[in-house]
Amino acid sequence: MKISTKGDYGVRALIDLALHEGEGPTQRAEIARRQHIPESYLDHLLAQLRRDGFIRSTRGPGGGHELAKPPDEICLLHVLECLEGSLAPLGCLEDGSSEHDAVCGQQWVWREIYDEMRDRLASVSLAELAGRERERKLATAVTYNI
Amino acid sequence: MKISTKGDYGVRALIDLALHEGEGPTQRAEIARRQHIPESYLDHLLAQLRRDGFIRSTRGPGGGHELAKPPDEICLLHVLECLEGSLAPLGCLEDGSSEHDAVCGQQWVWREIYDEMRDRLASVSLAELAGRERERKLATAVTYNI
DNA sequence: TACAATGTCGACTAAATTAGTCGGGAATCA
DNA sequence: TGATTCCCGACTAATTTAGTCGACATTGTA
Repeated sequence: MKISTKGDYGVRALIDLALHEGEGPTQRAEIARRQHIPESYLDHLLAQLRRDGFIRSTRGPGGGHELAKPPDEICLLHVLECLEGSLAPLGCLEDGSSEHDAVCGQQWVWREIYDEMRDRLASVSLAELAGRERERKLATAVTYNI
Repeated sequence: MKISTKGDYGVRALIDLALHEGEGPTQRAEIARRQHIPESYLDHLLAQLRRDGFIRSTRGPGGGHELAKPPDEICLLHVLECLEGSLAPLGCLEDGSSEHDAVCGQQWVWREIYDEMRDRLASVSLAELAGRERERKLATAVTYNI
């Protein structure tokens, strides 16, 4: 019932890009270092994010990765679904599932929960995530200064 | 991000017991047959449910399993947590987690979602699940009769 | 008492998923 | 041309899930 490291790492990578928007492409190694993600694993996640149009990458010296859209046009739901596949808590709730009418006594509750969850995740943008992250870092810094 | 077969099977087993309440102990083989669950696997789930006080079992001929409490005093949340462990979508949201303040930019959204989810699951009783199941079977039967 | 029906328990195995690593290639810039 | 960076697919390791199996304990009944 957990989201995997893909979702976790991938979202953190995007937040990292959002925090450094306008500074030109950010290199994979840089993201990996700042976010404590194995670089060769991050590679796969960035590839997936690019295929789905969240980022744009350039090769060669000075190359790297950038957001392909403004951060407020990217929502958490789409990012997670890109990285994790469907977030449905039961197989029978998945889009193309053949088990829609399967013997599954819990289906109706989970459908409610799943719908609410998706609504909420869709309402959170990368801009908001990055904003909170900025605040958090600020708060931490202030604490250190006391 | 799925609940596993343990949760699915276990809940179905309990619904089965609720539907046959008052008819004396139900045998493992009987539940397995009706719910299409491998019997030797169901064994483990019943053991877990018994340890956590949801069912009571008796051995010997005529033995079997019964609910240990009235179905309206058993809620879906507790049953699922018994079978699946924590339902937290992120490790850092788990009760005894040491990562509560980890670098995890999504934590705040997921905490909201997790809380709502738990509330909803806690509000659904085995009695309600069994009731819906009765209706569903009735509806199916009527459809056949048209 | 013996035996059959049942649950109890733990060790074992198999399959699937997750979490990576690695190496060779392609594009780009100086 | 060579260094830097992304791109991609094949491979491996670790973990979790989903079981199976066999020996044993308990209980009702003939």
